[in-house]
Amino acid sequence: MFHTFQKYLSGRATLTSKELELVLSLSTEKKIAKRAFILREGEICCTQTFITNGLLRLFRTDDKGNEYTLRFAAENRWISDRESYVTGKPSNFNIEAIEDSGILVWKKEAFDFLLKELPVFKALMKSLSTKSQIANENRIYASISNSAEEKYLQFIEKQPGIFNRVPLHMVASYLGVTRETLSRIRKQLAHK
Amino acid sequence: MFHTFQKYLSGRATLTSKELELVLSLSTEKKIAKRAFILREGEICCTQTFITNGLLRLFRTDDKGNEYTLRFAAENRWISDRESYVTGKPSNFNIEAIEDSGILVWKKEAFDFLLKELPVFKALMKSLSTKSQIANENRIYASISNSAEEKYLQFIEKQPGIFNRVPLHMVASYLGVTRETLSRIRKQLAHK
DNA sequence: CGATTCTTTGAAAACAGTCAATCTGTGTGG
DNA sequence: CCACACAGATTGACTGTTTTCAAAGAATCG
Repeated sequence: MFHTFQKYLSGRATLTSKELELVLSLSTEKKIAKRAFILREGEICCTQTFITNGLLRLFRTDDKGNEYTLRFAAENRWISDRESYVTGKPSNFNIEAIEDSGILVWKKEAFDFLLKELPVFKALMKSLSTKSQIANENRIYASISNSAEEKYLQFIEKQPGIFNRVPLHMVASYLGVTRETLSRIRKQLAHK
Repeated sequence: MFHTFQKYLSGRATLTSKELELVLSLSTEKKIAKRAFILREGEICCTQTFITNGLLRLFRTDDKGNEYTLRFAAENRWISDRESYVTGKPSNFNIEAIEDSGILVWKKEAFDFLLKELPVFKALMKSLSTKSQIANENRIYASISNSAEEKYLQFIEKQPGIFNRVPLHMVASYLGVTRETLSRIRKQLAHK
């Protein structure tokens, strides 16, 4: 698992081996079984998580029990509830493993320390944050401008490595339609 | 116009009067007539804009001529197309004044200079960026979990100073429904 | 006033949600 | 190794919501 992260980092930031070691030394390695949670609604999200293998999702449940998936994250991605992490308030979200997964976890204090000590690391995080912001803006645009079918096609196109690893009802909950509707959309698409 | 910005800044960042002067000295003051554009699709967004008075919106037009409003921004807010600003690529968006407005504009180089020279200014910008990111994530959640009516009510609640200054069809284009639908939703709500 | 922009309304069609039932595949315990 | 349970996917019938198109009614501004 360290290896994956090491490869990830070395491709994006120039760190000395000592610095890399520092980053790794502050992390905790964990294995997460399918269906296990690493964050539950009501808890405070005080960690940053890097996924070395597997697949997780960030989702929320409303009063009626409906689930809404905010995003999926597979190997070589980071995941956390940014709002709770930044504000220190209880999270409204859950993070759940969709597959058996391996993760590296940093506590907030450790992560802040790294950001302070390693400008290159900080720059990487900033660039990721900017990218995710742009992606979010594009998703908002998609959500107001596209039909459900278009959203589905776009999802497949933009996250080709994800859609076939995820149960359909979770994709539906990501797109904001019911599973039945998505099932019908797929059927139609198959006829073309 | 300088005054508004000065007040804005002093409420959020502790700058010496010299530093404040530096910030102001690098800005350009502009008046924008209603319906005028400060960014057009295809242009590169190479400025940061602070709104001292009035109201602008960031929107996009699709192939069929439909408009989609990504966001509104009134006095004491910043506006730009982040994607184009960051990447240096032509923008997909337009920024248009909804009311006669006053703005302060910084070119990217000048703005970067300020970020480099004034840590407090940089911290402010970072905090704004974090807030907007959280707001975007909440908007994504709203877009997949709420009905059109709920989205409208939430919009009114979250942006009370905006909705009554904006034509209804623009609100519709922000919520992702047609103007006719929004008009009907309002009618229903009025009956309650 | 006349032109333009903005909002509302009606009717029909397209689309999506709900509920209930069924079908499929997977994995677990006996 | 089979049977059963369970999670997931699909289908049908029905209901409700939203879009589309066309027209007409306010409001605003020069």
